[in-house]
Formats: sequence, C-alpha cells, structure tokens
Amino acid sequence: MKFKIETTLATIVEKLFTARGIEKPAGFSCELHPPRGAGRGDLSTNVAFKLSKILKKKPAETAGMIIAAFEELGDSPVERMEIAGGGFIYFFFRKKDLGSVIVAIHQADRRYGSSDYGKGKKVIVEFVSANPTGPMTIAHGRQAAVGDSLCRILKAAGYDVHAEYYLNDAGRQMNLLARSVWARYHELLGHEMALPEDGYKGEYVRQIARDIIEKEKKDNLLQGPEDKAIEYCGAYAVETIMSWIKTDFAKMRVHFDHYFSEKTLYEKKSVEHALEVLRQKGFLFENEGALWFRSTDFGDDKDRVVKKSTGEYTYLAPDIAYHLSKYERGYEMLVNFWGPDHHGYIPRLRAACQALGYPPEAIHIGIVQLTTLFREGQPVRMSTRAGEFVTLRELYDEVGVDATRFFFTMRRQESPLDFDLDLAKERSQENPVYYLQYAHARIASLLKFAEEKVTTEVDLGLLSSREEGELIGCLSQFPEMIVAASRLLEPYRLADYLRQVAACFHKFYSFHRIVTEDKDLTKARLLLSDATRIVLRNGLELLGISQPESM
RNA sequence: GCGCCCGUAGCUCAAUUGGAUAGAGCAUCUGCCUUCGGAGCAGAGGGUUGCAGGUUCAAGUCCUGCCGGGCGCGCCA
Repeated sequence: MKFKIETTLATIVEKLFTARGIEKPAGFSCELHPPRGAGRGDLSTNVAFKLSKILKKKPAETAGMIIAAFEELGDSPVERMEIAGGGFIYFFFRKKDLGSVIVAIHQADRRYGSSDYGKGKKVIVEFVSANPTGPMTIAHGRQAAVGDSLCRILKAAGYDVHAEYYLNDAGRQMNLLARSVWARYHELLGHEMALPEDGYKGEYVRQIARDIIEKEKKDNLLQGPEDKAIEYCGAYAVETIMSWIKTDFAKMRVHFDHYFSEKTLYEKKSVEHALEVLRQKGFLFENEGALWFRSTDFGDDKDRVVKKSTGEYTYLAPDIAYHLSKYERGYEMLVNFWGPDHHGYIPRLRAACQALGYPPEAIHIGIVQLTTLFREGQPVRMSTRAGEFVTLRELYDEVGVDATRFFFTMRRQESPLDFDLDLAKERSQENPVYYLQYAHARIASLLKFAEEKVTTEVDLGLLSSREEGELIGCLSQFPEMIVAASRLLEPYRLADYLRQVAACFHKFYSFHRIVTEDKDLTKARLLLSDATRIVLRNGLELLGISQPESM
C-alpha cells in the first residue's frame, strides 16, 4: 500500500519537475511517514514543503497540485487525501486496504518483518572482544546483548552477517595474567611470591592456579624452565576464562560465528604483511627510530606509532592486521562495538580502515556505554580494582536472561544505562519485559480458547474501530522498523516499537471482545490477534527474548 | 589547554535525523473485574527543550557565543 503511494507520488513529482524544465535536485526524495497524533490519516508527507521552495509556490498550493494530480490519475490508491498544517498531505486508506496487511502477516508468518534492504551485503559485526583476563562484566554483557540483537536485526534486513569476537590472546595483558596465575601457583604450594605489579587480584586467578594443581595434577611446574611454566599458566588461564565467557554467551543466547585469535596474526606474519600493505600505499614513515602510520591523512589529530624504536609493535599494529583480514575476507561493511574506554582510539582505527581501502561510510565504530546497576534506588558499587566483580553471570542469575537482554537493549547503546535490579526482577506490570511477554501469552491463550482456526478468509472491512485501525497501522510498520534499526545500527528502536505493539493490542483487547456470536467479526479479530502474535514473536526473537505461551 | 559527546516532565528516556499540538515508562492522584489472562485498560496533573542570539515556510534537532556535566588526549593495552 505504502509502496503504491510512494511510486505514484514519485511520478507526480517527476512530472512537476519536467513540466517546468527543472532538474530534480540530487537527494530529493518523497518521504511518507505515519502521522503524529490521531485523525491525520494513515500516512503523511511533507513533500509539498520541499517542492514549494524549488517551484517558488506556497506549500499549500503545491500540496493542492499534488492532490489534483492524484485525482486526475483515476484509480486512486487511497480513499481520500487532505491538506493540513499549511502543506502536509494526509493519505486515508480504504479500510479493506488497511486491513490487508494482516493477511500478509499471517501468510509470511516467521518471515514477516524480513526484507531485502541489505541484499546479501557482507557485513562483519565485531563486538565484546573482551580481553580473556577475567569473567565477563556487566559492561561486556550489554555489548553482547546489543551486538547480538543487531546481528539478528541485520539478518532480518537481508544482510549477510558475520559475528566475530577478537580474542586478545597475545600481548602485555596476557603476560600479566599468566604471571598472576604463576604467582598464585607458588602461593598455593607454600612458596611466597608476590603478584606482579598491576597483576590480576581476583579470586578466580587463585581458582585457576588451584585447578592446575588439583585437576591437571601439575604440581611440578617449579622444576622445569620458568618461561615454559608461565606460558602453560597463561594458556590454561585463557582456555578456562574463554570457557566461562562462552558459557555466558550460550546462556545469554549470544551467537558468534568466529573467535579470531590475535596470536594467529603473529604466527602467520599478518602484522608484517599489513604494514607492508600500508608501506606500499605510502602511509608509513620513519621518525626517531620508530615506524609511524600517517593517520592524519584521514582526519586523525596526530600520526601514530605502529612499531616502537625498541622494535616492538604497538597495539595498533595487530589491530591494523586484523582489519586487513576483514578486508581480505571480503566484508564490505564493518561494524565494531567497543566499550567507552576505547573512545579515543576510534579516529586512528577509522584512519587505518580507510588506508586499507574501506570507504568512510562502510566503517561504523560505535561505543556501548556503561551500565549502572541500581538496588533499592542506590547505585551498586562495582569495583574491579579490589578484585570484586559484579559479573554478568551474577546479573542474569539474579534477574533472568529475558530481563537482562531487554534492559540492556531498551536504550540507545550510546547512552549510559541505569539498570534497576528491583524492577527487572519484578513479575508485575512495572516490568516492561513482562508487559511484552504478557501480550504474547495473552494472545496465545486466546487463540487456544477460541477453538476456531485462524483463517485469512475474513471480511477485513469489519475491523473498522479506532483501536483496530491503530493496531493494524502499528503492525504494518514492523518491516520498516527493522530497516530503520539496521540503517542506524540501533536495536533499541525495536524494543521501543514492540512496546507500542503490545500497548495497541492491550488497548484493542480491553475495548473489544474477540470471541462473540458474530462469526465473521470473530474471524476477523482472531486474524488480527494472530498477526499481532506473529509480530511480537518475531520481534522478541530479534531481541533474543523468549516468547512464552503462558506465564 | 586541545578534541569529541551530552543537557528535554520529579526520575529514566523518546521525538521517524529540519516537520505539525515535544511523547512514553516509572512515581503521584482518580476511575474500570458476573463473560476471551486485571502481569491489563481509561483519565488527570506535571515543559520557556540549560541560557542568549542567528539561519529557515518550519528548530529539541543546524550555526555562533556563554553556563553546567561526561569522556578522550602515551613509542600504554
């Protein structure tokens, strides 16, 4: 329906231009939006305002010309049109056209909402990528929820999505972890050994050391060469911690296609290769004994060292190699979600990606802001320094996976999040996740109760009330919501939308009886209810939240 | 000091990226259960969108300057 109006409108505008011999300005488009507020039709457009400037006519006059052109065509796709607000055009659909979307929803079922917006475009979404030096924190949890939901949404929008975790299993932090475990190992065997400076103080480090002694029966590492022993401790620690992290992902329904190891970049000489690529492109130079990347060519505020005068690489070097790998693997679009501590690192990595051949618009590096937990109105202290973790696992064990995922994604990821633990645990009306799930369960139970099979053979004209119209309008927006969330890389839009769907349904449900003596009306309302169920179910699935049939 | 982000109802946030009368949830108050799930619905109060200018038919949104807050600024990772 919308498509038909869009194309008709586009041709009319085209004609207005050619009739006056005016070139259509680049980027001129006719946008149709659901109007704000009630009684303003089913769609509206502001195109008359845009046109009036070019045609040098008053907006209302231009709007009148457009409506006249619509009427001239005959076979109008809408029931009627109105001008208001000095130039906005409202389109009012015929009731049966409006309702036809619920037939389409029923037929598409699980596919409803999907589109070919992304058309098989290869996109790699890198998220979490936490150093495997300890259990996952709340901050990582939010990144996981946001990233995973976005992947699901992008897939629904037609993209060819690859979810990847960059595993920092090399470098200084790993070495520190290994030596921390080594120190605890000594301690457990009765030898005094201080933790390295800035070492990892968490109890889990001791636990890993204990496992090495008790489970692996390795109480003899002291006898061999120390560097081998430390290496063993490091490898064992990473393996253990990654198994915790992967357990968290499984519980949280977070999926990764691949864990990309930093170590392999060194093993395969990829870092040298990447720097060679940059050198050939002329983006490297030497100064004061160090090797520099000229990131200022791409808007960074200073150039960056990639290889120190000591001969060691900086952190940027393997990162460049990693992103070259993305490029060489054929990903056309990059999405990276980072924690706020990496904020200042964005310009140089953007620069690197551009130097490697990515156009600026293909690179999306977003920050997922921190979460503050609240209990009884007070912020919960989370101290990593003292080795006191508030881990992701503690959170989802306490409030449940559904609430955790919903709360993490319900706000724009770039805004810091206040997470109310009491609210998330509440099994009541105040809890937004239950509000959505309740709507789904209510419909599921209704459909069972009705004892009547849902059919598309219904008289859609019977769904003529205001509440039915609003619900149908809301359901019809699902595909474009997914596209909007994809385009803006903002899963929270979907969470917000689903709340609207649930609200529209609850309202419809409380105003109208579904199952009545009137068989035809019952059929129509059951189909509408079923379409709502499908949208809620598909939408919740995209957020990784379960869709209970009963609660 | 330089750079980026933010400032919207008592609180947490929206506002279709420049559109119409700035909207939701929570909190407060008032109603609605003899029938499909009340984990629901209806209604009320609450705003000079930090301040002052500017651009525009149209500004919470863009520009300039203040005020207030956050973050980043290493041959660290």
